[in-house]
Amino acid sequence: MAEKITPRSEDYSRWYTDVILQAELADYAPVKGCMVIRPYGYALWENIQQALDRRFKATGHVNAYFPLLIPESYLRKEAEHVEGFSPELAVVTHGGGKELEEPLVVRPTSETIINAMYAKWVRSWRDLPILINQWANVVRWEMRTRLFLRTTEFLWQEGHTAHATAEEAMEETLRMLNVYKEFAETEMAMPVIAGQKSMTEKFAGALASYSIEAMMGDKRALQAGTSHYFGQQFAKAFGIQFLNKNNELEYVYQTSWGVSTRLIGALVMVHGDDQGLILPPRLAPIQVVIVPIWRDEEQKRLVLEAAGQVQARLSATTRVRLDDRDEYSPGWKFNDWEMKGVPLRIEIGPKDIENAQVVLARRDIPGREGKTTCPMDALESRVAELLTTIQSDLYARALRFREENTFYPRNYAELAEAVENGFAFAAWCGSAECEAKVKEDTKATTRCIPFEQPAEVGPCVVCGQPAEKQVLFARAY
RNA sequence: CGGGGCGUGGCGCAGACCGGUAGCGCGCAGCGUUUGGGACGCUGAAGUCGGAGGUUCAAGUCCUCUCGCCCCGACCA
Repeated sequence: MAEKITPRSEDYSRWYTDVILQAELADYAPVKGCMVIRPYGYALWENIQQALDRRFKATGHVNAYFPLLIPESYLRKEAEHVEGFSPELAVVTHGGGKELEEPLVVRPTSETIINAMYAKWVRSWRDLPILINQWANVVRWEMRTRLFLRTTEFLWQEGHTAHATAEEAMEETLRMLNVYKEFAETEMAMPVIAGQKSMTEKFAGALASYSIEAMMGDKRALQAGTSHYFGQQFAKAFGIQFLNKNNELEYVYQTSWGVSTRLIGALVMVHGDDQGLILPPRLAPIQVVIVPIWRDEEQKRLVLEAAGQVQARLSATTRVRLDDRDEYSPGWKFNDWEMKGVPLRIEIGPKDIENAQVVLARRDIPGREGKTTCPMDALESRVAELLTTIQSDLYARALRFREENTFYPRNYAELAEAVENGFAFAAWCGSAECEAKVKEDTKATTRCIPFEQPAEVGPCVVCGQPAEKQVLFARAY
């Protein structure tokens, strides 16, 4: 606990790791690339889950659970899919002390097993749509791992839907992308760019992929959520057919969409500072921490009594914690809770009791500047108001940061410079060659073709050919 | 898989070049004094030096092999 965090300016990725370890979000597990999500990190994940699950239910989805182990042959049924995932599969070859007749893969994603089941369940247009989500773990044998951002095993949700028409499936794809965008902005206080993935960046097996892209504190892009339109690709591979209203046999149209524990990494990098985490109030496991201050036993008794009352009054509406540990000094606690990113701190000592007030300290505004006093009788309203303000200020700050580091290069030299310093929106002809050249020269990739497009797009910044769309180029995680 | 770094009490490290009975800081336990921005004193517990083999009277230290982790790149949510 309570060790020094490497400053971001000195080594950003070191800072990132320090924050996660010291704030006790996660720890390294004995197996390479695997991590333990510790209680504080898991509480954060639970809040993310709840906020998303609410939205999934509100858009008509239900939860289910499909198995971890998938027959290897299933992965091979869709050509592009197997090609995309083969290199990173974990395969079970033995069970019960014997070699298995057919190896089982540990799911890297569940399209295949779920679609195999859908083939069994779908007969008629009346069986559609199927709107199922599952919360699960998946395994991808990545070469390079990083806490939360890319671990061998990770937690996520994956929605898998089947529809009677292409229009309906496409609508669903975009609806869920929009759910992610709204979630990221409202709950995570993280502005995102929504758009379509290029053909080279899209999901293995999808006809079209869409993503939300966020800018991290080091100006790199992080894909924070994806939604895929499959058309009938998987339906044909798995034989998911139904009789439509005209008594004609037809393949279903499908989607899948997911977000993962990577979002926790995003929260760390979007809002955190050199003191540690800064959590948006809506997702923070502890929204308000009360730090009591006393000198002697008599004061301790009085202060703890008052602090207990403050806690009781707030606990109806707020996730509040009273830190009454005797073994740490107030100063130590200030630093500790700041590292853990608690949005609002209440200090209460003898002076405050005398004045019938408490001191409120905002995590997002360090030092004296973020401190105000609050009369005891205005406690509930002021705390609620401040938490709302912090939430929106965090969003505004992240948005400003992104905008300050966003560029609109007109030629290749400008593009190369722009992606060194942040996001670059630039005209692109749509060819994979131009994409590859940029990646080769600058390490930046196309993140997405934003839905929001300017009225006029100039020629492709790479080849100079006519371009129809502006694309977001950035270095990505 | 390529490049770099590192495995020594719980954590961070020193000791290695030059072999000779394992040390420092933090943390931990007990007691006392402290507490409005990371308190202090005293006492104490805790280490198969990643693993195997070798050289030697003697190995944390030298040699060989091996395992693992972290960071940087290619792959990726």
